Parts: sequence; C-alpha cells; structure tokens
Amino acid sequence: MLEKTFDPKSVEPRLYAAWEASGAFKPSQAPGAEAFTIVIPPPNVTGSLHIGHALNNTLQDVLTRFHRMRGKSALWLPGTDHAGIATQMVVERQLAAAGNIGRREMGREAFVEKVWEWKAESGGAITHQLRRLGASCDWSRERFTLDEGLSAAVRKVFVQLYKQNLLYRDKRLVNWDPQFQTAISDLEVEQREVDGHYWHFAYPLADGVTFQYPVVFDDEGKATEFETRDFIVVATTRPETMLGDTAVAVHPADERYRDLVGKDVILPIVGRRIPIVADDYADPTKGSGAVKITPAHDFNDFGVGKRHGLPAINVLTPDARLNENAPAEYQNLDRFVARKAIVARAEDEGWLREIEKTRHMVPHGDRSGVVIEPYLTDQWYVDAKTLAQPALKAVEEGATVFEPKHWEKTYFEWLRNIEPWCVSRQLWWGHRIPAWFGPDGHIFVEETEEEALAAAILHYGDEAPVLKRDEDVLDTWFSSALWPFSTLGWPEKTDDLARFYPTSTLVTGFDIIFFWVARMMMMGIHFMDGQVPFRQVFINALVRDEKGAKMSKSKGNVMDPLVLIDELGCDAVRFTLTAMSGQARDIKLSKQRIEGYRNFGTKLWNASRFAQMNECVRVEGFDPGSVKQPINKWIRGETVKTVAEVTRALEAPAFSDAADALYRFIWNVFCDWYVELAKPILNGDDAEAKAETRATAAWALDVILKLLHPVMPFITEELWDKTAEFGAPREGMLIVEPWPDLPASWIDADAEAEIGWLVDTVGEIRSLRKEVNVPPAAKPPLSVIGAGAETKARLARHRDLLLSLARLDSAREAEAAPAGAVPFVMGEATGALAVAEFIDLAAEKARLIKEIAALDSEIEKTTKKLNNPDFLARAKEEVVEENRERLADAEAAKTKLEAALARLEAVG
RNA sequence: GGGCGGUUAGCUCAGCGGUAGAGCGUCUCGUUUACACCGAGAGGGUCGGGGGUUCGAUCCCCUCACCGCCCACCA
Repeated sequence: MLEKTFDPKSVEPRLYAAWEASGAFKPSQAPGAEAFTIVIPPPNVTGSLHIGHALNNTLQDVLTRFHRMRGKSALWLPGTDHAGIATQMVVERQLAAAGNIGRREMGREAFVEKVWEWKAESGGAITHQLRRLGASCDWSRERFTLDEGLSAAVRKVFVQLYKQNLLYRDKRLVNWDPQFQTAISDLEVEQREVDGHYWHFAYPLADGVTFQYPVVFDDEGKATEFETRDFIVVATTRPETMLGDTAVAVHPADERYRDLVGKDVILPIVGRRIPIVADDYADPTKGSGAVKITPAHDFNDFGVGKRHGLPAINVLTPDARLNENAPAEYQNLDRFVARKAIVARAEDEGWLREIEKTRHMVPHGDRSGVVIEPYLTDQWYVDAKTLAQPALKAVEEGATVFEPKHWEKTYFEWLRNIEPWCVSRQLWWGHRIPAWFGPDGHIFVEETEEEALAAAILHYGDEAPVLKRDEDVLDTWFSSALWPFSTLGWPEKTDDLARFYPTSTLVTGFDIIFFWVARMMMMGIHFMDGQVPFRQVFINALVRDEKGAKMSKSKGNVMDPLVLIDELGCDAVRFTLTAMSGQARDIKLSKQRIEGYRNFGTKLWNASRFAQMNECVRVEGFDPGSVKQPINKWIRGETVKTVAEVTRALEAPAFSDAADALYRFIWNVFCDWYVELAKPILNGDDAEAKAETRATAAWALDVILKLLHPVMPFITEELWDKTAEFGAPREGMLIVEPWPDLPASWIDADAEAEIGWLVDTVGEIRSLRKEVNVPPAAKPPLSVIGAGAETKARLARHRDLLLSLARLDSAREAEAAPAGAVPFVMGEATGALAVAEFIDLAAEKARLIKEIAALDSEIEKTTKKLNNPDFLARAKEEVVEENRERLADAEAAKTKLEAALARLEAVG
C-alpha cells in the first residue's frame, strides 16, 4: 500500500542514481532514430545553482525527457565554463582574504595553479546540483571550456580567423577596467547614471589673440552685444583628462568661433600650445560650443584626433593614476584625486568659469563596478561585422528561429550595428592567445609554439629566432561561442558531430543573446560550413522574487532552489518553473505557488492510492477502445485530448500550456470527476463494469504518468515503480517508456455529452443547495419534469451517481413539481428539488427574479444582434446559428422559471 | 536619443475578432471509507485613457499616459 504522501527526499537520490546507472541519459542507438540535441548553457565551473539555472535547466530537461520518450536519440550535453574574469576575481579575493600574497607577486604560473586548485575544490558542485534538479544530462560527454579538446578548438579557430583576416591586432581605444587592469568588450560595460558636474574652463588664447563673444541677443536671435575675450570656454565632466588635451574643437559653421579656427590656446597647468580645430563633432548647441579634445581618453576625441592628425597623449597608468606624461605634481595621483586638485587649482587661478550640476551616464565594468577608462592599447579584435552577416541571414530566413519570436528583433538590432569584438584580456585564467612576437615585433599566429617557430624561421631565414608568446588570454565568450561544435569533438570529424550538429533547441536567458547566442551563430555558421548551431532558440524569462525584484544576495531575497527542493520536493519546483515559464520577461516566484504544485503531486499520489485500494491494476491486453461504460468511454476521450494538447505544447515548446493541460486533466478531470464517477461502480455489484472500470482507471493513470514524467520525473517514476508489482508486467523504467500515441477515434462524442450532462446536473444541484441553504446532511428528492427520451435514459443510467454526488434521496420523473420545490433548468427538462422545509420563500422568489433578469438581459442582447441585418448578412453562419440557439435556450429557461415564480406567488 | 516589452478579478498571469478565464488569496459550508498538501459552493473585472477599422474589438490600426528592460561617444 502506498503511503499517504510522497516522500521526495528519500526517493529523488535513489531514482536519479537508477536512471544514470541504467544508461537512460545516453542518446539511444536505435537505428533510424532522429537526433534531438541540446547543449547546456555552461554554468561557471566554480558557481552554484541559483533559481535562474533551475528554470533554464528544468526546461531543458523537460524537452530532453519528452523527446527521449518520443523515441528520438536525445542528447543533453552538459559542461561548465571557466568564466575568465569571474573566476580569477574570486580566487584573487580569496588570496587577499587569506592574507596571501597577491597574484602579481605570486606570478602567473603559481596563480593559475591556485585557480586550478580552486576549480578542483569547488568545480563539480554545480554539476551535482544539476543532478539534484533531476537533469538527465549525458554525463559521459561532460565538457569544460578549458579542457584539452576545447582548448585545441579555440586555438584552431583563432588561427583560422587570423589567416582569413577576420581577426587582427590593432591599437585603438578600448574599454579599460582599471581594477582588473584588462581590456573588456563593449558588452561588459554597463552605463550607470550618476551625479556629476560640468566644469567650465577658460583656456587662454595664445599670442594675445582676442575675439568678440556675443552675450546679448535680440528677438530674432541676433547678437546685439559682445564682450571681448582672450580665452575660450570648454566644459568637461572629467577635468583630469585636460592634461592630455591636444586641441579644442569648434563647429565649422559656428559663427562665434569662426575667427579662432587655426589659432592656438595655451593649455592651463601644462602650458602646452594646442590648436583650435573645426570639426563637425563639436555641437554648437551644447555647452559653450567649444569642446576640449583628448584623443587618448575619449572615443569621440580619438576620432577627432585622427581626422586632424593630433597627437594622443596618454596621461593614465593602467590602474588609473596619472602617469609620467602629467606634470610632476600630479603624477601617481588617483584619477579622482587629480580631478579635485585640478578643479581647485582652476578656481585659484581664475580659469574656472562655472560649475554645473548634472546627472550623466558613466561607464562601469560589469564585474568590477569601477569606472571604465577609454585607454589606448594594442588588442586583438574579431571582425564581427563580417561574421555577423550570415548570422543575420540565418535568422532572417528562418534557419534558426527564436521563441518568443520578438527576440529576433533584439538579435537583429545588435548584429546590424555590431562593432569589432575585442577578444584579448590581460588576465591569466583562460585560453592563452596563440600568437608569438618576433624580435622586430612581427607576429606569428599558429596553433603550437613549434609551428610558430617554424614560421618564424621561414620568415627571418634565421635558425633560432627568439619568440615571445602573447601574454594575454581570450575573452571567456570566445570559447563559449564554439560550444555547440567544440563539445561534439570539433575539429575532429567525430560521429557525434555528424549526428548531433546542428543542435535542436538552445534554451537560454535573454541577457546573453548578445554575449553568447549571437556569437555562437557567427562562429557556428562560419566553421560548420554554413550550418547553424541550433534550429531554435528558446528564450526563458528571468526569475524574480514575488514582488518582482531581481534576486540578489545583498537584498536577501534569494530563493535557493536546493533549499526549495529539500522543503517541497524537486517535482514541485520543476512544475512551478514550467508552469510559470510562459511569462514574457519576468517570473515572479513565490513559495506559496510551489506549495500549490507540491499539493498537486500529492493529489496524483492519492489518486494512485485510491486506484490501488480499489484494485485498479493494469490488465494485459486491455483495449481501451472496447470499453462500454459511458464514464470509461468519456475518460478515454479526455485522455486522448490531453495527450494531444501536451504533445503539441511540448513540441512548440509552450511549457506553461503543457503544465496547465496536465494540471487541469489530472486534478479537475481525473480526480474531481472520474474517480468520483467510478466509485459507485467500483463499490457496486456489476462485476463486468467493475473490471472494465478498474482496467480503464489503471490505463489512464499509466498515461498520466507518462505525460507528466518530463515535468515531474520523480513522483511519476516512483509511482510507475510502485505499480509495477501489480497487474501486467512493466518493461522497464518510465524514463524510457514510449510517449503515448492514441487514436482520435477514442474520443466519443455521445459519452462526452452524456457525462457533460451529468456533471452539469450535479453542479446545478450543488449550487442550488448552497443557495437555498439546504443542510449538507439533508437528502431531498429530485423530480424531473418534461424529460425527453434521452434525458430519461441518462437519468436511469446514472441515477446512483446522481444520488450520491448531489446527495439526493431519489430522482424520479414527474408530471409536475411538488409544492414548494425549487426549480432549475435541466436542458429541455426542468429539475425540481423538494426542499420546502428549508427554504425562505422571499429568498427563493428573489433568486428566481434575479435569474430571470439575467436571462432577460441575454435575450435582449441576442435579439438585438439577430435583428441587425448587417450581422445576419456578414457574420459567419455558425456564429449566427449559435446566437439563435442561445436565444432559444434563454427563452425556454425563462419560461420555466417564470412558471415556477407564478406558482410560488400563487402559494405565497 | 533609438529600440523592445507590459498595462485583464485583491495578487500572479492566460486569452489575442464572436456572450471575460485559471491558480493563489478572500468568504460560506463540510470529519461522504484516495487525499484537510482535501471536498462543495460563492463573491469579485466598464480587459490603462481616447480615437479608428469591423455586423461585432480585451483581441487589429493610430494616439496618449504610466511601468519595466535593452542599446547609445562621459563637452
């Protein structure tokens, strides 16, 4: 006998181990089986499972289990990411916390050693947590972005791109993170709005030049008064960069400064003579219309500098202190300290004209949180623009589709405006760039040092040139971009690659469409002969707390999926996430919701318990197509419809539709009605009907277990196992059971109508009993007046059910309602409940009047519609017909209730 | 500045051209032998505002308002 409730804690580890040991997680080798492939978005190797992972991986597992059961050769390929900056940061912090020497003192080799130690220590935690989620990954194929094979793929891609001129080295401004002292890509920069100032500085004109600056204007905007100036005003939010100024720019059409173009100013503090240039970049409507130009520290200024051949003077060190190009007194000062000092000096010396408060966007490193500096360095860039074109085309033409579709716009928007991708990082944890520099700076890009040396020998005609390998590593996302093919064995021509590429569905969050999805598209198409890496991208929502706030440790609103699994069971967590995944962008998760779905599991468990108590066991050779009892024909049809709906939903995929269909069918159809309807038969004397019902119930439960398994794998597998000992033998575990495929002909319209009638009638009577306050224990008799042949037959067939479900003493046909009976509409017939002793006459009158009024308003509305010639002429025939029926029904119902009201009034 | 979402019952959300739905919460009732992690019943919405298209609009179009997110070179 089953226990009263399901105990997830004891069951989950046992079943997971059994699945894994059985080899069920490996793709089937069945001949001709179509492949279904998912590659996991690799979590950080040293990370731990958060609720976002739980959602993302639940959905992947639902798909994998579904397609596995459908007979596909299903592969869910797991793995982890080395997560360059993030991991290096963690280890550096640990070193600092432990009072260790920093990474620079330690040296590269020792530090990387430490990171590997940390990986060995904490890596694997997340994959064990995935197992707790029930993830049916093929662990025998697990990969890591820094493993031998993937590193080889990275080197090959780098070299090939270089040789195809799609990857190059360039000296230009990059986003520089002064804390980590590395370049980062545009995507890793976060614009944050902060309070700041515009400081207006007066730069003195050189050579005694003066000009007339307009100060008063007439109504037409014409200047009427001027002041003589021997300076030009520029505004800046970053005074410290003025030490690197090499020009002042004005707009060529700006009348005010026309005469100054070509003249010089003397840069305060520095004393450098710099030119005033005319450039479109200067916006006459902003500030004073004149702008200081610092080519080495501003992206726009860099462009201006190039156009005008200005020098770029870098005044910052890699950790954002002022360097040797700054006047001695400022050298070594932190950028923000220097800013204050310069403003103070400007004030002292009288060239600070104005301080304006402002809020503006300032770039910050997404990991470090510090202000990013545009910084002039040599870095490696991928020609993303070129690679983006086929990636765009693939989605435009539908080779890869996004679900929901609107995310394609986001994808297009970014790819159409893509900039070169800076892939080098001045870090130590990652794939070291396979580039070697010769003594004269010549670059040799090869997969191995030997090849580089060989190339160098060829190049220099020298026996043993001294090569120095590039110190830098690659952006983590570089290796992630190769994930769909590198994990399958590329560049080797493996069987896996042939079988499982392109992958089927990628399930991921919208926050990494740019970082990851778009780049996989670019790399996959480029290196896999134009074959897209995945046919579908399913974008899942972001999980937030129940108030809609992003979960974060500092807010203390983090919901740990592992704690939730401990408390409420894995299946409940999975079902909740599946049911809520329909949300466009956010999932607001509450524990209450998970409890509700835990209850759902218990409900199913108890339905199985009921079946077991009533000996509903599977019968070998049982054919649901041949059942005779209306309730069995009916539940058979409902089952068929549910199979169709769940199948459709999971194919799409539309996860929440599948969850809804399962919930409704299991709880509201099977438990609420079928089990109740089956009770009289199971407790009755008709042996044949009883046997049929037992077999049908067992069959339907089996289908339920199969349909629910992808979402709730543990409870279903456990029930599958617990019921295995009874009745017909089981072939094996539920996880590899074929997905149900039932004939539509099993939907029986007559049975549906008949049970529908029964359900409606019971509902009507229950509702009525409450309304007129019939005590629950009372069992009034029911009279049915004016029943047609069919209603009479149904009444006869289901009398017992009606009596027990509606709690009636009897149900008989009658000529007229007994005195004081409460009437209700029963199709063409009228039901009358003899409850005279309970009812309040006035209340009953009020009830009838209210119902008649409701019918009146419906009659009025429908009549109006049907009297509209345009409606009759233009609406679809079935809609018109539907309205005619509605009108007829309402009128018939009204007649009945009015008659009842008349009788009531006659009595009262 | 550009773009993308959203605005439907107290809450969280479905529905997306033919009489407004679910779950949770609320209220009332219930110890009927699967289940109180339960059962029965009830109340609750002018589908953000304004235009338009249509026989008919929560659903399509335009517009406004508010909320959220992403992108954008810091004068």
